[in-house]
Amino acid sequence: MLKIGELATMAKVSRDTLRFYEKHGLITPSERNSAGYRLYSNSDAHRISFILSAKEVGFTLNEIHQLLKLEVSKDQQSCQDVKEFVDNKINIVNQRLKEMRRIKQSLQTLSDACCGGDEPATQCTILSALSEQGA
Amino acid sequence: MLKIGELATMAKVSRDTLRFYEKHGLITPSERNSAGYRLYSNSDAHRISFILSAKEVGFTLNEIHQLLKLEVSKDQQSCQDVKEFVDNKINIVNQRLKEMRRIKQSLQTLSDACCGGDEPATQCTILSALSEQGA
DNA sequence: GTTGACACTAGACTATACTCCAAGGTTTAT
DNA sequence: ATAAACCTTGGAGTATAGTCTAGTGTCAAC
Repeated sequence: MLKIGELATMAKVSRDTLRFYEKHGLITPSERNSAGYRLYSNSDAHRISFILSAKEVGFTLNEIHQLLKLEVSKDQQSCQDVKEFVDNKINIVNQRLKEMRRIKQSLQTLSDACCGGDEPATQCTILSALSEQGA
Repeated sequence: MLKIGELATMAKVSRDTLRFYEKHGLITPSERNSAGYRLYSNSDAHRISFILSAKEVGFTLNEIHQLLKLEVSKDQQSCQDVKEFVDNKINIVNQRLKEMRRIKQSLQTLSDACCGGDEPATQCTILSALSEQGA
């Protein structure tokens, strides 16, 4: 079991952030010791890692909360609901992947075209790099 | 030339957002008419589209501002600076792409595994779907 | 020539996601 | 046994990115 400072160090977030996430229902430490200290399990640590990944790709804490709450029972209805919600998120992620490749390509063009060679720099701004690829 | 409402409609943002971006130095309309109305050119529209894409992939307005300001002169020093800055952004984008694929895969697993078949749902939460792939 | 849709500015307000502080209790190392 | 380092709560403060309101001006159509 990890104390809050230990988990914070591992996950590279602040203690305050962990308490903030708890207040907003994203994670609850598996235990408290007799002094009231939070104690986090391994699976709590995985949960935090998921939260941070999901945040990194652009989900809000609210959306992440919903993702974490998802639980498919064998009941068909819940299944439909979950599938709909998740498929919608997949579409959003796909859209972001597309944008991301576009931006990456234009950053790459900018990085490649402007430096290191004897040629004068012809692609001089991010916007011109972007339009080179037919954005 | 487009008036603010026209550009706003095209770009699917509010007029207020366009004025907000202007206040923060991200975009300035090419012209104003005699009444002081903002008039946006085609290239202004591209600029907005870039801003929105960059935002979508997780850059802050501040970072976008820096990207837009980049301009490589033939001066070697500026070249080095730009390359460093841009390469750093590329690394961030690559990192995000990785996270994004991971999250997408787990969403996909969740969507596929839980619904539609006769099999009982075995992957019932996003976290179990994620750990299935060795996250 | 007036009405309705649109534009202008300045400034107040909101949501999200932290981040910091005060006042106190606990644990650990010397 | 005491100081440093860590933990607790509650609440205030901050940064980012808008969003809304008030009061006023402009323009196109009837």
